[in-house]
Amino acid sequence: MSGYHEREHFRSLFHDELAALFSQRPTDGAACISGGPSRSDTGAIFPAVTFADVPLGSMMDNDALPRVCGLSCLAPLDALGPGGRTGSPELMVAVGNGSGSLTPAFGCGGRATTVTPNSSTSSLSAEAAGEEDADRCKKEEQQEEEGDTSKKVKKPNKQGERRQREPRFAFVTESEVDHLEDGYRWRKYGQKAVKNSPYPRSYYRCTTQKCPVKKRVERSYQNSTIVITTYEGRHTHRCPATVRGSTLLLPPPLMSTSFFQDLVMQQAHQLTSTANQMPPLQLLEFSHYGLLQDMFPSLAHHGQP
DNA sequence: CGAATTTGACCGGCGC
DNA sequence: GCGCCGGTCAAATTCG
Repeated sequence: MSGYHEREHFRSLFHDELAALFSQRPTDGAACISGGPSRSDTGAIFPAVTFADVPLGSMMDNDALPRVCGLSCLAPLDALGPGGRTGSPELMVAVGNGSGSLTPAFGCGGRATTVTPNSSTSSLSAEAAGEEDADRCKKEEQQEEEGDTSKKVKKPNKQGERRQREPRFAFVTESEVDHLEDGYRWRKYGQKAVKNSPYPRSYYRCTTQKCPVKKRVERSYQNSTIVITTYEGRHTHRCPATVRGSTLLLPPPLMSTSFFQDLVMQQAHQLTSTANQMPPLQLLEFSHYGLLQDMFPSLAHHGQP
């Protein structure tokens, strides 16, 4: 398949899925970064990069992520469809795989996820904690703040404080596996039917104590092979898969996701602080695995099975 | 037997 | 005010 067609395929995915995502939250700023070439549990796509390898803290400008990752700006989200909105701190990165051998499950070991060697494309929508953050997650935040998990519902915030909402990132991934391994441990706490979709949405919470991170997993109603995983919040701990030892000694999949997520999360926070300087949206794309290898030389060492 | 998942109920926000 | 919907809770159930 040519690069052009890959790109068109990407755009199709974004158009349908991300537009739907964004349309659900018309007031949110959003950044979309594709989760990119990922591997099943059995494989490694992301390289062995530790947090120390990338100056996350120094990523202050809006193109930091692409720069760090070696990405290039492709197009504004507007080009992808109605989901794009102006005025929001949005960033879209598409990490595509031209080889057609990628699967979305980030390896974490332990779970015997069977993934067919289907072509996989991942994307990530990051909704930066923006100016319109209060509504959606208010109750969750209040609950977290109060450390109250026993009450059925949360109390309203009488003080009217507007807490900064955690950034949200929606990975759009072609996968036959719903729950993608990402190196963290999750507990499912709910499942809801999705309107206009035969596929339910699952709600997960990070099992680490006091870690506020949640994620939602749902399948596209249009393409059942597409899984949309939305992360919310930042982990207050390191990836469990990496704490046992040096990340450099771990298999790439274990750290790759946490690396990438934190990279993206970091970027989203930066988006928050630099929203005013941001273009409406950027679309960036990895088209080929080879690019990743260029970016992350260690990838070549870990290789693929 | 403890941990994880399932699932129906419940609540708050929002649009009409 | 009402109904719809998204998100969460928690008891029951299943799993390892």
